[in-house]
Amino acid sequence: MGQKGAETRDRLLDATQELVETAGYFGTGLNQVIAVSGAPRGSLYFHFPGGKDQLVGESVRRAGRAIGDALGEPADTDASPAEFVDGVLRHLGDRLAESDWRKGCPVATVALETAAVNDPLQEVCSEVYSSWEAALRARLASRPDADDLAVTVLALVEGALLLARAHRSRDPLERVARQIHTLLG
Amino acid sequence: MGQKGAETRDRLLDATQELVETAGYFGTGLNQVIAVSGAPRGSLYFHFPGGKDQLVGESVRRAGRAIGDALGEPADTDASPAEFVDGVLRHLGDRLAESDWRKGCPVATVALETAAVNDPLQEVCSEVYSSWEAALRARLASRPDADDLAVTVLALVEGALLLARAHRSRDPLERVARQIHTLLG
DNA sequence: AAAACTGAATAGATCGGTCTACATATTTTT
DNA sequence: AAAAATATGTAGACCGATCTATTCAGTTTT
Repeated sequence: MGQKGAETRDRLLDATQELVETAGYFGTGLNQVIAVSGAPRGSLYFHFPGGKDQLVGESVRRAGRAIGDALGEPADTDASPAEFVDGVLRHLGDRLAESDWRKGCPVATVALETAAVNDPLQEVCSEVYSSWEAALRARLASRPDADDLAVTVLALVEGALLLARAHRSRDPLERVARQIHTLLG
Repeated sequence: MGQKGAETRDRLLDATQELVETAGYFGTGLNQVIAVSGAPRGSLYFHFPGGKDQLVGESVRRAGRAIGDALGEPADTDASPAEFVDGVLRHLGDRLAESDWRKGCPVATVALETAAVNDPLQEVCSEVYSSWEAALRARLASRPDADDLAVTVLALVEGALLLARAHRSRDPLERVARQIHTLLG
């Protein structure tokens, strides 16, 4: 793949992620993807012969990898798990507010839309969440119940993001942040 | 509105709730609603002149009210908040597994899809969540941080439902149930 | 008889996807 | 090095299907 081609491919994934994060899988049309990315229709099917599913699948995977990497970064030596999650919540709140409540979790909407009706995408979402759970588990390895705790922390963050988006407010993120210490203290 | 009309209206709402819970707002077509409900096309726009938004809005509100009522039921005298949430999680797990991972939260998918792109529906979802938060707050009234705790419990349950649907497994619900005691113990 | 409701036809937009012609690189042959 | 051949990528017209919404004469219910 030449350089130009790689750039077009990336622009398509960028546009897809942006749009899907805002309105979900069914709420995003390929015409929009083409318009936002500036890439022509032919290029879309050249780079993603699998069509919409492949495009969204790769886009979700890419976004998932980026976040998974961030979760897996070597912990600050003197930051407790609670402080770490606290920072994550603050960061997510910033991103959410700055994007006018468009950018929450890049996986959640697709996960809910496709869980029961699109096996390939369900699998992608499941794998992404599993990778995040693993990263959190590693961070909580000192705890005896690290497995349960990792899933619980992820559920808490995802739920807080959902409520924040639904209310168009950082409030749920802040409330959850205050309670995270009870869980991880 | 005659009796027949009321039945048709209800059947339309039933079908809408079922379909929207499975595939979301954008993933549900009015043709499907008509097919599943058995109601004629003309009746849809007779009973819901506001079109799809009104139909989905009322459907989400109705589902929200049902759950809100359940959350607000007078507590068993000798059931702790933790035991109550535990029961909710078990009930949700049953519903989810029995429906083949179709029936999770009847609000979440719509909330995420519409948060940034459909003001009327965003408002409906926000109000439903607020009512649930109020019901939970009432149940936790003995706690000094009942406000934060209610939102946190709701986030936890919503997050667990999201992960359970994404993984097509009750596992996240069970893990969260085990940790809920740390939070509410 | 009046009000409530239905059923079918239809409109115009948009959906995801296919196809072919063309342009631009890159490699191979001479 | 020039020319020919091949691979890579772009551009957009076009397809049938489906989308939400409207209309309105006819039927059923009250």
